[in-house]
Amino acid sequence: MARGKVQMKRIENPVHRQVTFCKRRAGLLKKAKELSVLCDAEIGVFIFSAHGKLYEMATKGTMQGLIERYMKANPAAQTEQAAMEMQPAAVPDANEEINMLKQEIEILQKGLSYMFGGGAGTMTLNELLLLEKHLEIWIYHIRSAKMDIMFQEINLLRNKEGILKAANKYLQDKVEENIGNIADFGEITTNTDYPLTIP
Amino acid sequence: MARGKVQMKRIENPVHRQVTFCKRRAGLLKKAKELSVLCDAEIGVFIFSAHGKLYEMATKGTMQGLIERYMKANPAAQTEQAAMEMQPAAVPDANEEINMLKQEIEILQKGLSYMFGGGAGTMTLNELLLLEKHLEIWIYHIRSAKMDIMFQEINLLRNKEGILKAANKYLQDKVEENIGNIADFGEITTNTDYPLTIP
DNA sequence: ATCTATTAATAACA
DNA sequence: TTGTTATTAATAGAT
Repeated sequence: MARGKVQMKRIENPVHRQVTFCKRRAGLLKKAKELSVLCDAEIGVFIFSAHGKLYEMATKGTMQGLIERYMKANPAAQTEQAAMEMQPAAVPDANEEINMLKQEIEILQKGLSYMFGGGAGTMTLNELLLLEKHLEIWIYHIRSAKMDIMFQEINLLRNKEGILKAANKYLQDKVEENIGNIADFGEITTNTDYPLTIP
Repeated sequence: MARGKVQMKRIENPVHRQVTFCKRRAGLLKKAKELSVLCDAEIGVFIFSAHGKLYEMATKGTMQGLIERYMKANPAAQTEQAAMEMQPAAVPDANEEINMLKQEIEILQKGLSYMFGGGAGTMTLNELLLLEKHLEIWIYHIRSAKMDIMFQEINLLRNKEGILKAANKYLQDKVEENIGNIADFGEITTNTDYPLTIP
């Protein structure tokens, strides 16, 4: 679309090819973002350059999330990774936290990449504010997970406490019973099931 | 790009949105195929419409193959590397912050890896505490960078203020001088370097 | 779907 | 890479 029509075949001149790759890649990702915004769609794109370098974009959540969604939409497709993530059904609650954390990390990494690759090499004040906000959300999730775990431990301890108290009471009753018997002049040693070493 | 510019936000009219989705989706997939052919790249795209319908395209093999390739490539490491190759000398002051942030990200990623690969799949309380601490350090750095920028802006404004004040004073002096000269019966117009339009 | 007036993308060049 | 410019390609709005 410029200075002459282009044939739809591999560009042989490596310089031209590289320039075109760079520009059209940017164009493609821009188009993807636009479509996502305009039409409220969730879009994932990955591009492997001829040399194997990966460029990616996920318009809403993470690429991982998108792939998982894709897997669900296509029952035929099951990769190793997907299978591995199916395993830990034991901790369904923590997995969500984990995914959120992964998502945050992606956002933060994007922020950092922008910092390096973007405009003049610095983050603007607004970008820093955004990053700060993400960090706050993240730390909130961390604290939330922490509180969950602590709460679980507390409940566990409470349960143990209850059991021990019950056991205690039982034992105390036993002891008092025995004392009563002892006070009753000690014949009760014959009532116990245990051999006594004291003569 | 036609009959009027379009705002980059969700199209509210559902009919327009659907039509645009259809057209732009086709456009995006076409662009993806073109990039793939012209530059010998391997590209995957998936698009989930707002209603959850999946549209996909994989330029070379299958989408599953692409996803597996994506899984194998470490996207985090790639972006980091790309970032490192960018302009490192542009912002000497910010570089230290940036390195610390990168270090933090590494630590966090290790934490997440551990989360997945380790024991039962959950983080222990101690690990969460560690993560929280790192986040706090990180957010501290972010805030620090933010403050730096704000401080720079403040200084810039102060400088501008100083310059303007000086200019003001100069102009005011000029005005007063002229008033004085006028009070001196006006012959002094010959003393000024500037041509006067008033006879 | 199809048809244009316009805007957006970009090939070639620097 | 990045920017500029002449052209082509994509597409918004209407039909």
